[in-house]
Amino acid sequence: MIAPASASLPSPQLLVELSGFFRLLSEPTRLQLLCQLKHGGAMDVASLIEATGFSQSHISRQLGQLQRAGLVSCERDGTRQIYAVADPLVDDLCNLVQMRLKQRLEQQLRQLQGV
Amino acid sequence: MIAPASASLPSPQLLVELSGFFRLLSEPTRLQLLCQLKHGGAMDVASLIEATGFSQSHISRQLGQLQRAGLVSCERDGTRQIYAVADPLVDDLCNLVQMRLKQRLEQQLRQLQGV
DNA sequence: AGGCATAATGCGTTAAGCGTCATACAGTAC
DNA sequence: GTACTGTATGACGCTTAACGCATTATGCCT
Repeated sequence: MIAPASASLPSPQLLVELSGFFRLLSEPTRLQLLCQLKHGGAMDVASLIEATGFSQSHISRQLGQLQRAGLVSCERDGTRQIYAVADPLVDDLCNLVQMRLKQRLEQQLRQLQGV
Repeated sequence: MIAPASASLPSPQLLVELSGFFRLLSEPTRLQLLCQLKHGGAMDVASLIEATGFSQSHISRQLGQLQRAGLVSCERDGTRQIYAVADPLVDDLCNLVQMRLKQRLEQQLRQLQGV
């Protein structure tokens, strides 16, 4: 028999940490950086600036947040900093949510069609 | 013609939708409501107010956001609104992130202990 | 050393969202 | 109908974080 996962309620601290993690993914800029790094492999900051169109300071700050959370790693190459995705979890989460969004839209479409 | 090289990159619209979903989970209050509903099953607003300690208006607003996103459903019972979790995805996401947080802390612990 | 590139950090402005108070709305009982 | 309960919403202050500009730090040259 499978336990009904009678998970006790999460502690306030865990709630804060979970929400803090999700908050990292709640900005399109940061998500875009993560997707760009996953797509293009390791990239330096200048490439990410060009790919996103944001200012240098903004990109640097967002990368800093992602790095402190362990989602990206960076190493020097001369004067450049090369960033790369350090955790595949984000990609899994995005895929799950994307499937969910798609299913929800399909359901709404069926309702409009009166099925 | 649109370059096919960026085919695997998510569109700006998708980025906004993904980040919007994660934003829902970026507030401890909403996360707490979802966990409470998962733990206690269907609950009315008054019970959720008592469980969280927030004001009635605040809880009502957060429930409204969760409902519009399809994460919770509600039905009337007299004057009361009974809310319930409508999508198991949030629970899966939280479990994934929680495992990740745990692994990261264990790793940091090992580093402090000198491997 | 100085000069040049790349990236990080103070600082200010601005927008978005939380959270509460007061009010309006929906439903029931009388 | 009025009175009462339970919930949603408008208005508002406040905190936080995005975003850019200017500056500073860091590392390669010659």
